[in-house]
Amino acid sequence: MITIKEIAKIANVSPTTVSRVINGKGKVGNKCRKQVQKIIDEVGYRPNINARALAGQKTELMGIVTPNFSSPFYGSLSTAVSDAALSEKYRVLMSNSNDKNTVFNAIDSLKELGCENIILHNKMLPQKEILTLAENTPGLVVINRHISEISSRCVWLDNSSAGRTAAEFLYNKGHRKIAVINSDRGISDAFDRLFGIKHFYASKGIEISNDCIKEAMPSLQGGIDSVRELIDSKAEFTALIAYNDMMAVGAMNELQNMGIKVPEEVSVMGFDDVIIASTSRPALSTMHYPIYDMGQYATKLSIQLTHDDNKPVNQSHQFMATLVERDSVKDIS
Amino acid sequence: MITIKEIAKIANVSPTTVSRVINGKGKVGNKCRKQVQKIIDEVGYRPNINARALAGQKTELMGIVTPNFSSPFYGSLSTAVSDAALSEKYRVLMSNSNDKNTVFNAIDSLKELGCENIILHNKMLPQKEILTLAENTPGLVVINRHISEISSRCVWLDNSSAGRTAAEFLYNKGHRKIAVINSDRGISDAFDRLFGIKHFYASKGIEISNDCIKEAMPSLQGGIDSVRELIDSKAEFTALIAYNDMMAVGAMNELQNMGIKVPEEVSVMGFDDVIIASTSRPALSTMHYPIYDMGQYATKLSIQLTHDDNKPVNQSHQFMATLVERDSVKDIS
DNA sequence: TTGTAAGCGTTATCAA
DNA sequence: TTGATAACGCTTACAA
Repeated sequence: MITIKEIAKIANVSPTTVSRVINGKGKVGNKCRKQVQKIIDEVGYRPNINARALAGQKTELMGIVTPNFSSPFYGSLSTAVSDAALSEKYRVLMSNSNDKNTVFNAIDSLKELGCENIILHNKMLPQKEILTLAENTPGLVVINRHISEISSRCVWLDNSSAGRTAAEFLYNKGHRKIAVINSDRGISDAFDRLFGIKHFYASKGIEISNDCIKEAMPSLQGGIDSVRELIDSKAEFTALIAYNDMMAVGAMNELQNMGIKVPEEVSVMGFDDVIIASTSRPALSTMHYPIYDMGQYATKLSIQLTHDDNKPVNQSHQFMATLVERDSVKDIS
Repeated sequence: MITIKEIAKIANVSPTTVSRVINGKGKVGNKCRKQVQKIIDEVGYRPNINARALAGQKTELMGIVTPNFSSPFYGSLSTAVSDAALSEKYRVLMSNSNDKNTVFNAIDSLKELGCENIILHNKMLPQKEILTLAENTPGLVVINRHISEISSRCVWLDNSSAGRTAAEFLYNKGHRKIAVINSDRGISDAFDRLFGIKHFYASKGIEISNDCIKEAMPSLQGGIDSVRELIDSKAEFTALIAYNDMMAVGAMNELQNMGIKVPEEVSVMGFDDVIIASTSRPALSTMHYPIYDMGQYATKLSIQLTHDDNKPVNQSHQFMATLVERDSVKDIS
């Protein structure tokens, strides 16, 4: 392993000078700087990260903490973080964990390694805990959750406006009676989207009856169960909005199994726009969740947060979902 | 931050002794050991990883290098590695990259951090390069690729037997004329599976004509394209085996778009058993690729490789794909 | 069985 | 503008 000392010896300067050249800190003569840089490039020297971290310097490590990586949604997020981090010469540490203890473990783990940049996706931790975390982790960015006290370090989706957009789309296609199948996890996303939907329909003088609103697990099975409940309770609707694509596809398949044609008899909309939305039959019209963009943005924000310590970020970081029209919604107007 | 020195002071021993207790190395009096351990537990001391790495010790870092994380397949792999690593108290570093340069960068990156355990998924790198890598990276385990020189450090799937199993399944369902749509990436997986399929049918006296074998991108579009070609060329078949689930679903959807019923008129089989196999319509019968198990296995193998240096692994690590029957294959016998 | 001291590669402080 | 020197927290000869 080639060290800073060896570079110093070759360049006939002290290790300190080499360090200064590497970090662009302190005064170094122009000629001297070029000399040293040339040698560094020639021999392909790379500073030892562990020594750096030990000496109390930046580690250029980006940590990502999410529930798990196997779902396409988190997969996109991880890829986004990884891509953005790598392009900024950061390395990526990952840690998947959901419940309270593992989240703290995960984050401690990262910090132990000297990782100060962390992208956190977590819906379970109480706000208070996240605030504490944020306080002693300047590079922490929270994704997909808005906490007003640290608004400038949250990257989130405008769920209520997304709900509105979806509702408006269905309304414009002539749908006056719609059903909503939502996540039962009691998270704000579900609440906000429903709010957006209800609010839009209310503005058109239409109230969505409670019979037409079901909650279930945000999974394929949840979609199936909700549809059964909806049909059993003889709820009337020409279109259905699901909390995510998995539920939507479960719902679509179950409807079709019952002999109800999609979209001819019932239109279905999803949310997220993950891979299954384009492989389902019919292909699912859905709200595109720009999670990849958001992941990249969050990563850059985190780096900024730890770099320009003088330049406080006073901006909020809200993204919008966009409509992706495929084949699961029929125009009945 | 609490250090080894402080523990030593509290326990009234030297830092060396504490170090010995932590690492279970060297001789330490039983009483003394318990004493020190108790204090460690009480104050929740965790050794500084960077200092450890710098002092030339294990880092307990597991690196994973795959093409990308957004596909459900690699997502499963990453999750598997992460789960296994975390349960062995390893941290996980990820690096996605595919082309030659980025793979080397990724691996160098990991090594710079002191990460000696690496799970590599790569089909592009020439064998020779991988051998070089393996030589100077004792903890490298190659997944989904078999290189005979380092057989004991490869965890791979028996593709030809998987092909055979799929073929046998179709044969037993009465299918005598089958089509195969394969990956055009020129990788051994594709070749081996086709071999397994052909070989089985040959053993029944049936030759699969070249008209019935198409190659395309291993994607949804690839599946669509292949089916079009197959139909255009008036190939005759009652069942179709695809290289992966994406191709299979693309094929299924395109067949149905053409008015050909699945599975009534044409049966379709996939490969991998990723999420879309259970959301497609009809649900896809497929070969389950035990990538999660393989990922966990590879991770443990890597740890073993760097731990018990005296105990060489002389075993090979081949996994089998298993049949998952859903609704896309009809019994026509 | 335990402790002392040197060293891992880097950065920071202070002096030149 | 440069260079010694001391830290950072840990492991590991070597000594006791």
